[in-house]
Amino acid sequence: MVSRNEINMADVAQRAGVSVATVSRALRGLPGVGEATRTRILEIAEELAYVISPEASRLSGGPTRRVGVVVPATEKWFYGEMLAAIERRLRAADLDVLLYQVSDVAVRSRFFRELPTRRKVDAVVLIALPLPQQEVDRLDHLGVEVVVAGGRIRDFPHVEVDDRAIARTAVEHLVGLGHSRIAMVRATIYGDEHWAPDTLRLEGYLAGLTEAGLPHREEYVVSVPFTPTDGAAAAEQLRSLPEPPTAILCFSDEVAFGAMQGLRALGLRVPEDVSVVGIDDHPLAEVMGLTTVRQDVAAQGELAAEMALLRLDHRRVEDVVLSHELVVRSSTAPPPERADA
Amino acid sequence: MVSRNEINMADVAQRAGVSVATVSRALRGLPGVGEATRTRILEIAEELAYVISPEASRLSGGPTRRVGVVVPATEKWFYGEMLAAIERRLRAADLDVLLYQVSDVAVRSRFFRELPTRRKVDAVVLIALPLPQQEVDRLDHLGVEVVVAGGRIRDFPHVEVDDRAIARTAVEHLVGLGHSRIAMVRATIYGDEHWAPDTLRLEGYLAGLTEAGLPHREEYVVSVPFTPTDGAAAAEQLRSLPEPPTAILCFSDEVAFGAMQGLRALGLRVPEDVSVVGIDDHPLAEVMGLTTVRQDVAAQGELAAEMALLRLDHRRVEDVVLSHELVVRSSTAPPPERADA
DNA sequence: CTGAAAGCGCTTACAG
DNA sequence: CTGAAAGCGCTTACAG
Repeated sequence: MVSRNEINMADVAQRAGVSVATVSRALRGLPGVGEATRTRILEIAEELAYVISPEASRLSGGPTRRVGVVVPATEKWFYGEMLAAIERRLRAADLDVLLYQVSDVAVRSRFFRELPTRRKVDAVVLIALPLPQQEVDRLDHLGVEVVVAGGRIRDFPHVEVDDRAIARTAVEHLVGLGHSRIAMVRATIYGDEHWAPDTLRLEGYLAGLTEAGLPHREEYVVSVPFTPTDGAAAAEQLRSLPEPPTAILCFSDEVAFGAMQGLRALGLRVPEDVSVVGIDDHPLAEVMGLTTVRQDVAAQGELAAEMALLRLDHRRVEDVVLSHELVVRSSTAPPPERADA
Repeated sequence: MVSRNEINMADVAQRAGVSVATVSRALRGLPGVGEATRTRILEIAEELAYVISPEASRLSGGPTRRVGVVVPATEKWFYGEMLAAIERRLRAADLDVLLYQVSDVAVRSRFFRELPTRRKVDAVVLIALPLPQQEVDRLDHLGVEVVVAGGRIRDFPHVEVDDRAIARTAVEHLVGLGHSRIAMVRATIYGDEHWAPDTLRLEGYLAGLTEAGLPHREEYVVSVPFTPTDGAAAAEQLRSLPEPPTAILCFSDEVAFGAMQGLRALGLRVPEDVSVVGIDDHPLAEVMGLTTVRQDVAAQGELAAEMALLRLDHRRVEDVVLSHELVVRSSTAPPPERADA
């Protein structure tokens, strides 16, 4: 028994000269309270700066009014942007966000083993991350709604973009400029794992080449962690090939920024010597002049949050595939004459 | 009364043939439980995948085991990085993070008016944001520990860097290279508010000029929202002056990236024609070749979280000022001959 | 070392 | 429209 000297519903009830049951109903806007009574109770609660104890409320039957958001790493622009949108939407619905960061494989496996969100949230929004089947299946023990943002995980309701089409769009742009030697920098996370968006973008890249009648060259596909520094290293590696590519499609803009600078460090000009294309439309893409395929990250987060809200309301939801858009800037141009073999 | 068909402590007690009191003690590692009894209880709880109801636990006297983290915007690198570190440290102590994003003035004033963390958390970590005195004082009604990361707010325990010294270091570097026309791009947030780090950096910049015997030129200080695009605009504005600066100190690396690209778009070379210095050491700074003053953002977050943990343990804490470091790369060089008057 | 019982602060049938 | 009372699932003195 701990004295918390917080103001309780009983205090409000006493001041209002009614029972706690009536205060409870009045404060939550439930029917069955006289208008005058309700007004008086609301005034007193306001005056006393009373807030309902979430614990007691929950214990006696209410929802937690909390949603767990699982994100790989908030310091990455993509995830930070998505988290921002999710938080905003949930906050607007007066739900609290419980943040779970799953930044490496050890934390991930611990998360799915222990499921720390249990008994704490009404729903979980998962920002897409690579998940072994065994960990995916643990989600069934969560006992709450699960929705996925920025990809798909099993059959949970999800919001995504068409990653295959995105990569294909980028390749088509490069082919249209006359490129035939097009490389791709893939990205890994958690050491060397590829997640769905990466695999799908690879497929789109290969499909784009096939469509243009171009060969697949194994040496034109490299995988690196998705940081600018690794993007630069990947570009240097690609340019050291006997027959180097004249265009590079990067998994994301952040990788592409690194690639552009890596090429310049090599004394190459972008786009005159090598073209670079990213994916995202990162806030820096415009000033960097990066040609990219834009996706609306915030909208994905907002819609996923919206889906979670609908599910909490026992409503049906439909999966969403958001559109994308090629944004041509100054990092792409026709290949140099002599490189056209 | 809602049936949640969750497993309760009573179920565990029944299976173990003991009272709930004993289960409660055993699970929390409290003394006064026989070793054999404890082991059996732990096994049964494990087998049943039982987790203590946080609500019930809290209601009967325990802490919430939640910490509120208030952040201006998770999509900004600085805040995302700091949030990541805070979450990691709190998670390691088995505390949950309740995320509050205060992305504009309306949300901010609502946050401080309603204090939505009340009765929900044991402590609050505030990532420094500009706060009117009236809103600062509202924090006293929170009833829990408050610590501040990345700046200071009134007399709350805090972790910060020496923003004055950081800016002065940058100016000294430029002066050392021979620059005498040094501009500064300040940053605003929430429309046109300046927060403490910005004001302190301005002071450091002015102190650096004074120290070098250089005049303060009003037209050399411009304020923009802290985005790359606005950084580019600021650089263009500065270069349009009758006597343009030969070096630009930017509030942050993100602003500096924009400035560099803005200058290049004007046909100017960095650093041959204009030097640019940032602050942070953003992940892109290396590939961009940006000279900057590095601060350890993650360490600030981690230490602030640590401080909150200590305060929850009723321990004393000391404010921390972390060190910074000039990182010279290729965006700074002596001023061009002809510009030296 | 262990248990019975009160109490935490609400919500919700059930009565009136 | 309103209230008395049970119950949510724990923790913690208090006894033994």
